[in-house]
Amino acid sequence: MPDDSDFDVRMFLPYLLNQAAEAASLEFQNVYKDRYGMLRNEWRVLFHLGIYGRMTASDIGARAQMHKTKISRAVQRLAERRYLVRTRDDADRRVEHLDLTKMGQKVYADLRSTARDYDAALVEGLSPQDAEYLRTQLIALAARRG
Amino acid sequence: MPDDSDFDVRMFLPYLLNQAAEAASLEFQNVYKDRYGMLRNEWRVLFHLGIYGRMTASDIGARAQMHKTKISRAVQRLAERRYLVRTRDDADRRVEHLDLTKMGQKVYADLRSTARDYDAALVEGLSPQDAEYLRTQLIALAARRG
DNA sequence: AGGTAATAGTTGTATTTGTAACTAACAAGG
DNA sequence: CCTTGTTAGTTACAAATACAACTATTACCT
Repeated sequence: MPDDSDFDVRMFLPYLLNQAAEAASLEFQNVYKDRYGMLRNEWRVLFHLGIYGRMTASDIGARAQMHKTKISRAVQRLAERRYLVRTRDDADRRVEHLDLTKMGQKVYADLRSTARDYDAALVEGLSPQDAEYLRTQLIALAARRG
Repeated sequence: MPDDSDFDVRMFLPYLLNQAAEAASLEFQNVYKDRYGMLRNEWRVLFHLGIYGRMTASDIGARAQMHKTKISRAVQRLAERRYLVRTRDDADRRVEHLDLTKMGQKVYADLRSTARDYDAALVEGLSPQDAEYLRTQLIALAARRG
């Protein structure tokens, strides 16, 4: 039986990560929600398409570590709002290619710009090196056996 | 119009935080779920009572930044499972004091011990100083206007 | 005291999510 | 070709969440 009398659960990393993530997401969530009626998963799908251009749902799932049902529903809503279009692959008709529309690209550009400012505010108190280091740590944590 | 052509949304802090938080929570979530049928909010309430002893729902809300409806429902389920007992305050009958039962304390002790091991595995690659620094940054982010 | 506002906590309802089961299309081995 | 297995994506239903409205009790103010 290990001695854990000195372990303070308030310092438990998953807890701290959740608290920080929730707090950090809060304001920006309102941006894409209020401006474009989007949910978080939709914003994620949108920005992946913005970065990478044409992708399939599976591609996005692999990149963003999102479950396919989340993607399916996000794509559905983004298509309804005409932020993206779906194109069936001729060679393999199970596959659907997703492309942002002009409107979708505009939304992406706007949100990316806002995200940039918001991100700058978040790391305001940190040196560029410290901010960079923080991101690196988070990426490493996220990559743990995915 | 600011130049944001150099901003990579994949490095957006709220995104990285969410990815890391999700990955970090994943395994431990199964622990309290499989062993005790608990949800995350219940685990949070439980460990606050484990740390601080007797608290009210409002106290927990203030400490954990949880909305009162989450707490209300978590408390309800914890009470059903006999992990805590509720006692009405005589002086102010709106208030309810919450105390872990013996069983609740055992569950807390077990989960804290498991959390400690799991936490150690998460920061395995980091020096103690780096791990400490990471926690400090996360706390600072979580505290942004709360 | 009497009326208004604040606080503690709960409940109702509409959304959202998670899990599993499903359809459709392709692949591979006999 | 035909069976078996795999992959892409969707759908159904149960569970969880968010937000607002609610009850009950106390506080404040005149």
